[in-house]
Parts: sequence; structure tokens; C-alpha cells
Amino acid sequence: MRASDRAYATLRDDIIEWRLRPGTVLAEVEQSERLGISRTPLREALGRLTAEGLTTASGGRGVVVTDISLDDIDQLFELRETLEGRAAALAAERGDALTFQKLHHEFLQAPALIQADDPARHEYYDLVGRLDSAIDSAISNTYLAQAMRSLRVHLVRVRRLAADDAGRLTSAAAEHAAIAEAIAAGNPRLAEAATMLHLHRSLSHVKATHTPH
Amino acid sequence: MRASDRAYATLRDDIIEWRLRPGTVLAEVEQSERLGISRTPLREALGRLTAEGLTTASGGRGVVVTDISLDDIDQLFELRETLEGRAAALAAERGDALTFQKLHHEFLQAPALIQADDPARHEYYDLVGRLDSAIDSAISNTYLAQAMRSLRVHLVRVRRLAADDAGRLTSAAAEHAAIAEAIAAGNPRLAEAATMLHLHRSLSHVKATHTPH
DNA sequence: GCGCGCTCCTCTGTATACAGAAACTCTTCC
DNA sequence: GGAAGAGTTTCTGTATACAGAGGAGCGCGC
Repeated sequence: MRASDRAYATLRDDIIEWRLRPGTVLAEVEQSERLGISRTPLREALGRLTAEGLTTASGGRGVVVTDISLDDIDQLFELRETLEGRAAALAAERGDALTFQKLHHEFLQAPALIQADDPARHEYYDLVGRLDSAIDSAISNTYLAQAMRSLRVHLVRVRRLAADDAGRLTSAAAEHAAIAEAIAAGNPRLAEAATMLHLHRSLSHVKATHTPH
Repeated sequence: MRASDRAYATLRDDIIEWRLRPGTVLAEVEQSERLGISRTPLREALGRLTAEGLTTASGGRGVVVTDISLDDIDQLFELRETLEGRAAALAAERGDALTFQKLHHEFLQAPALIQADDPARHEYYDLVGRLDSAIDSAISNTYLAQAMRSLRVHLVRVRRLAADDAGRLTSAAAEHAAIAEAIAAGNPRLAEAATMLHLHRSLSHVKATHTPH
């Protein structure tokens, strides 16, 4: 793996997990020494982060970690509603029913995963990731899939702001199950509606439990 | 202006205007000598192009200019429909009526611009760009606006494939006028419908006059 | 004659050196 | 005491040198 890839992955995770707080200045020499690489690959990593919107080039003072305001979250979910609503509808039209039937059943059994004593809930979030991937490939549209992937980076960051307690995750699992079921049934409008419902509740939960940093 | 910015703008235009054909290998030393700059800023430019999807990193053989297939055009317009339909609806809800009334009147007089003896139709495309910008700022959603901007790069490239004759441009102007009118009237569903109609006709025209390169 | 393997060569990935620009600070003047 | 300006310092932007990896071409063997 290239040094610039490692630097990118490390910095991206540090930002997403809020180890690097918004407003932090990422000076090139400082970060290159911290990561044990030269300035050249680090610059490439910073460029990618800036293109994604996780950092912004702030004048001559290096790049700084961007903040996420409440207004940003609203905008993020507005775009998410647009993209994922359409994606769910397309998946219902074009997807493989069996794949989503299996995911549907997995989500029905998700409460067991949530009760497992893993504070990070790896297994559950892995299941959510598999549903996202299944939709991505079902829609057969690389541009739409790419747009959703670039959104998810920011959404993971927002998720860390909210207290994802077991109660909310159990409800979310039921909502995901409804989405998978509607796609498996080949019902575009129902899939879109189920997605809207899920996103509305997610946004409400985030805004309710949002802890200003 | 930075050398990397100039290199990016030059290469981007060369690709969009089809001066650099799909499949062309952009070797670093070759291009850096052609543009009269060093490899370092050129690498940054190539990185940005690859992030946008205009080029792809092809193994150890440098980056190559991506192709646009008929299937790509379908996918592109599918995403465009999703994003611009929603954007038009949001603009109708949140936009300033006077701004779009003015644009509406300008589009009604657009046939004169199209008849002007400018083969590139600068004035007309400038007007289209102003409508896009007006929608971008009216929606008050930087993430959605950003997604549409990244799409437009590819769409300009597609536009160059089609023969944009005066007849089609006159029809397109009328469709744009309808979009602006609906937004000015504050009617979200009508704005979305007018956008759908315009995109459907644009796609039909592109596919009808598409000349395989 | 065809296929496999080796060698050479070119290209990317990385490190470092240098120059220009921007910001901070200290001093001086009002 | 405050503000403006010059000096200094540190940063980014660019160029170049070096090393490793990958591919192409040629030769050898079957």
C-alpha cells in the first residue's frame, strides 16, 4: 500500500472519529512527521480530504478540519433523502429479490446483534453496510452510487455525534428491514417511502441527542 | 494562480472539449513538459481529474482519459433527473421570485441570442449558466449544489457529442423558460415537472444525434 | 514456430532542497 | 496607549533527484 493511501486513511479516520476536532490546523511538516512520511504523499492525502469536504484549504495557513453545524446536518439529510430515496426505488425495479429477502431476514434478527456486548456494534453496522452495498450494485448506476459513497463519509461523522443507544438501533433495524422487504417485493414507491421514514427518524434522533462539542 | 491550477484547468478543458480523446495516456513527464511545469503540480492536477472521474489511474501505466458510453449517458441523466428535479422544487420553495422572473423573461428572448452569429453560442450558454447558478444559491444546500456542480463537468462533455443545432436550442430555451416561470411562481411540483420534461427531451436529442467517436 | 523467461528500460512513488508568500511580532511614531 | 510598518520566521508551492515496481522487447529453449 502506498504511503499516501495510509496517510489518507489515517487522517480520514481521525477526522471521522472526532479525534481531530474541527478547526484543527493540519500543517504539512507537523503531520508528515507525526505519520512518519514525507510531505509529498501527505499533500496528496490532504488534497483528497479537501476534495471530499472533510478539510478546507484555509489561505496560507494549511488545511483545517471542517466543522459540522446543525444546518449542515439538515442539508446533508436533504441530499441523502433525494439520493437514497431514488436509489431504493431503482433497487426495487432492478435488484435481485433473493438478495434483499436474505437481508430482510437478517435485519429481523438484528436485535440479537445489538444486544451482543460489543460497544462498537461492529456486526450490526456491518449488516447496514452490506445493505448499502447491495443497493449500490442493484441500481446499476455508478454515478449515483459514487454520489452516495461520498455522502456516507460525512454521515458516519454525524453518527458519532449522536448517542446510538440500543433502543434507537432496534428501531432502525426494523426500518431497514422494511426497506429491504419493499425492495425484495419489487415495489419502488414503497421502498422510497420506507427510506423516507427511516431517514426522517434518523434525523430526528440525531437532532434530539445532538451534543454540541 | 498556482501552476497546479493552470494544469488542472488546461487538462480539464482539453478532456471536456474532446481534444484529449478517451484512452489517451497522460504520462507525467510528457504532460509536465507539454505544460511547462514540474511533475509535482501536475500530479496534483491529475489527482483532481481522477477524483472527478475524468481520468482513471490505470495500474502502473499512468492515468488515462475515461470514455463515455451510451450507458454512461443514461446513468448520468438518471442522476441528473434526481438532483435537478429536487433542486428545482427546492428553488421554487425557497428562491427569490424576482430573480427567476427576470430569468424567465430572458429565456423568452433567447431565440435572438441563438440566431446571433456566434458558433459557440456563448451568450446563450452563459444565460443557462446563470439559471444554474441562481438555482444553486436558491436551494441553500451546499452539498446538493456541490453534487450538481460535479455532474455538470460530465454533462458539458456529453453536450459536445451532440449537434446542438438552432432548432433544439430554441426548444431548450422554451423549456428553460418554463422551469424559471414555475420557480418564480413558487410551485415546486410544477418546477420539478418542467425540469423532468426538459431533461427527457435533452436526453432524447443527445441519443438521436449522438455520433460515435 | 511458438511459448516462456530474463533483462532492460521507462514510469510512478517518495524524499528533499529551494524560493516566494503570508502571518506574527517587535519597534517606533502619533 | 494605540496603530502602523518593517523585519523575521514559518509555512506552502515548486523543482529535482533517487529508488522501486511494472511492462515491453528480445532471446533462448522446447
